Amino acid sequence: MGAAEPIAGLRSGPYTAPQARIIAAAVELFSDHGVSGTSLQMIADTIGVTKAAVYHQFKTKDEIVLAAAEAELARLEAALDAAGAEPSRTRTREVLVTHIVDLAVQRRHAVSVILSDPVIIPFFSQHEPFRRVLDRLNRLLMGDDAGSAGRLATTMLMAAISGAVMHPLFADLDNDTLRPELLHLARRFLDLPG
Amino acid sequence: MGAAEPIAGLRSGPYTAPQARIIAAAVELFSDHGVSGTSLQMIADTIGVTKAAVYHQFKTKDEIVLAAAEAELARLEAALDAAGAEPSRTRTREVLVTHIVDLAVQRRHAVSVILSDPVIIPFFSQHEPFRRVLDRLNRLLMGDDAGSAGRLATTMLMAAISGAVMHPLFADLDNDTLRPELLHLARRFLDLPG
DNA sequence: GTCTATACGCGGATAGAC
DNA sequence: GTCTATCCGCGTATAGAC
Repeated sequence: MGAAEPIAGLRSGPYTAPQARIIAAAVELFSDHGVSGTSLQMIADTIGVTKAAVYHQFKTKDEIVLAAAEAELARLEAALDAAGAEPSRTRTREVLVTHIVDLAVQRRHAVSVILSDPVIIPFFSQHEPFRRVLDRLNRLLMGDDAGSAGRLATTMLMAAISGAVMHPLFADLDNDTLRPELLHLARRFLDLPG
Repeated sequence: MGAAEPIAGLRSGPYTAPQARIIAAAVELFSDHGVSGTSLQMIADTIGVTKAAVYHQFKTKDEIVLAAAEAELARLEAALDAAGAEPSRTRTREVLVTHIVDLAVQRRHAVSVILSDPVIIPFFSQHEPFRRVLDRLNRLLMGDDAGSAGRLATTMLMAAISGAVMHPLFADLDNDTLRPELLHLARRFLDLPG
């Protein structure tokens, strides 16, 4: 089964030590200032090197953004793995939506790294590994036979969850209040009881 | 009643002719290249003037973005007006969700102007007129007594709808196919029949 | 009032020396 | 691998022509 295997091209590694330092600094800065609000200079200053040194590790800023986004995407893959191991389809959907909500709440700020930037979205929709993750997510949620209607529902659910956790109007809502309400509404969208 | 009155500060006008030309060009360019992907130079070139001439009409790029976003937001207000005139609360919700879906599908690309840019979202959450539109939307959808749970549901619904119409994976889905499916899922989220 | 000319500082990006 | 130096385009800003 390919279910438990990492998707080709979606490497969380292998990165060299300098690359890993850059990614770590980037994720932190992207979360605080947004992608476009973070300059290579800021990343360079954070790890104490020059802008050109950063450039030697990653040819473009987009590559850094992509690496940071892939790190977040890998968490979603882990949720797919866990849900796929459940015995029934109902259980799969229940576990999956719960994990996704948990993940979204837990990584609240970082969700914007992968979803809120205009650079990433068009890029990822051309990105084979990303599409395969979405396909797998869609199959687990909606079943193998769901067509464009199923994909639309999956897209809406993901947009709804990430839109909610990212929204500034709920920035001061603490995780323990947000999570159950979010889960309840997500389950209702999926026609799950509760 | 303030329901039918335009919200103070949310002017679609009055703009001078040069300003209106800039806004029109900006909306077009933002839709095609995104906000941060659109430079003042591109706007200037489109209407055949210099960058400084654009800068003379609007002191910052953010002001242009705001004006473009307000033009889109005014369309949402019109939907609120229409829905608010319905006799029953059920009818209000039905008409409102239908108009919002229609608007989102019809203005597919432009939705990103108001919702997808990292610059706009934090800015608008501080923007009084915008908050009042959101409050009014929330009351019409969820009722006067709905607290943070109602606001969360409203946020999720709007994020789901706009996320769906903006998603590149559905860019090739034509409007007449997208609209009914979107409406169906949105209604289900609101516990409306059908 | 509307525009042009010009400039500053910062952004991403590149070339070549150590 | 990291540096210095440099490039061009960006948003921003001002002075002044018509």
